[in-house]
Amino acid sequence: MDVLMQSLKIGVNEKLYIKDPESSTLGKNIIEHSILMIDELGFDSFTFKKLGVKINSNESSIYRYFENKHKLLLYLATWYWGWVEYRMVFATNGIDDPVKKLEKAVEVLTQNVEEDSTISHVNEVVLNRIIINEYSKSYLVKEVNQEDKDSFFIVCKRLVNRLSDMISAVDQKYPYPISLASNVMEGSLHQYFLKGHFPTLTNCNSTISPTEFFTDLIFRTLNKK
Amino acid sequence: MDVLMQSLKIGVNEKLYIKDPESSTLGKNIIEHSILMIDELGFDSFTFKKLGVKINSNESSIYRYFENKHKLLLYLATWYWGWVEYRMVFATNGIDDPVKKLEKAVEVLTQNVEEDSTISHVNEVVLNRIIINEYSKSYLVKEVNQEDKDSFFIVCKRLVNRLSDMISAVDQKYPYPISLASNVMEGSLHQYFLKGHFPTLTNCNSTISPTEFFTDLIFRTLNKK
DNA sequence: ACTAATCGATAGTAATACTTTTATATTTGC
DNA sequence: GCAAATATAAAAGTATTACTATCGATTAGT
Repeated sequence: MDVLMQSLKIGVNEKLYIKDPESSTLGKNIIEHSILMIDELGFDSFTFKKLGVKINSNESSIYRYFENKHKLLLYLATWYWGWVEYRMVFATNGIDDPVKKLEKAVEVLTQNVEEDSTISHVNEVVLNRIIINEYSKSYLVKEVNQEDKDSFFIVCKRLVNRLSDMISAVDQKYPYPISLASNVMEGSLHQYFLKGHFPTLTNCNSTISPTEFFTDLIFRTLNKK
Repeated sequence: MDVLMQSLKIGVNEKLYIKDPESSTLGKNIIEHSILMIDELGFDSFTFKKLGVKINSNESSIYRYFENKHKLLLYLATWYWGWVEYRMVFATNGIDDPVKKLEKAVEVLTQNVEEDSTISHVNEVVLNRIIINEYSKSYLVKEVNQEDKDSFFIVCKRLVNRLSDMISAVDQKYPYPISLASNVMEGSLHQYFLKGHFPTLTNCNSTISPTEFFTDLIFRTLNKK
């Protein structure tokens, strides 16, 4: 299953942390409660000091795992997109019909995360909310070019490319497959945000889902063979 | 640019400032140089103290105009969308054909800002860059619901609604006009960002513009009468 | 010329975003 | 089972941020 398994095994880019949070109880605690705390306070008000109090640990101990909260957010985002990629590849694997394959991929990418796996320390439902509310802040920074060179966004990029390839498989002549793919990815997060905070700016609500909107958009746009 | 623009004053919600920056030289200086400085340093590293040094004024004086830098960003964003709205209404006014009207509106909304009006203290080219790089940060905050109640986003919302109406005028049966409109608005900023920092995630480049991509997307999606 | 508004300068506070040091606890390697 | 290595907690310290308050000087309006 190509690079995917590698990514799952390696997990997250090693430059994103100082010490691997998966390697200790404290590390897992940091991940688990940072997710809950960022969701609760918002990324801007979240600090390592507050997190330290919450997990009965010390600020300085958290700094031994992550350089700063920005890197932590990048770590969480990479984990999230890796998780989505895994589910997307898994769900589309074996589907031969390009239309059905693309349909499935869009569904996984744009669907609301409703179930937490309960096994790991990562609450996917809450993490999904964080991505909707905070993901943009991870790349809308002055250092983005250097961080891209350090491959901090590689998982997300691979995911967009996968979707782009599936788009092209449906309609080889469509001239903007990557833009459409990145638009669906970013746009999906945005439609969820609008649904939650600016309901007059979206048609998505309790009956119409972002998945429905984007699936419709893609298949109106593409010429099926 | 039309001469009209030179005497145009874009109205901004009074709750966004303490003292109207348009009412004094210092105020105009704050606007002019905050735009340049946010562009230069990025919003996160921008502070009122640094701005004070730059304009040979005092931090505390700037606080007499804006409560904090977040409100300043909201001010700049409101100004920007007001300016886009004005140009959009002006450019589409008098066009009867709904298709041509929508085409024009999308063009104005998604086009690259290349000319600075030179007369006002607002550099629209630089402001456009700020909106691309920082706009999301103005609403991805915990206080967004209260700020929406305070009408801080009213101009942007009006703009999306205008576009939505034009979409519906072309295809009354299209079920997601507002989502498509908000997607074009947000997505356009995103495609510009990708073009600048993640060129592999977009088909937009020096020959293909975001305008081209979104115009194509919209008219593939809508059924023209 | 008087009054109010404006501005600059200074000082001060609380919080943030770290770094460093030291002491203690835990793990592991032999 | 013990020493060595490693991990963590606690405390203290620094520089910067994000303000607030005060006060005196300048400027503008009437």
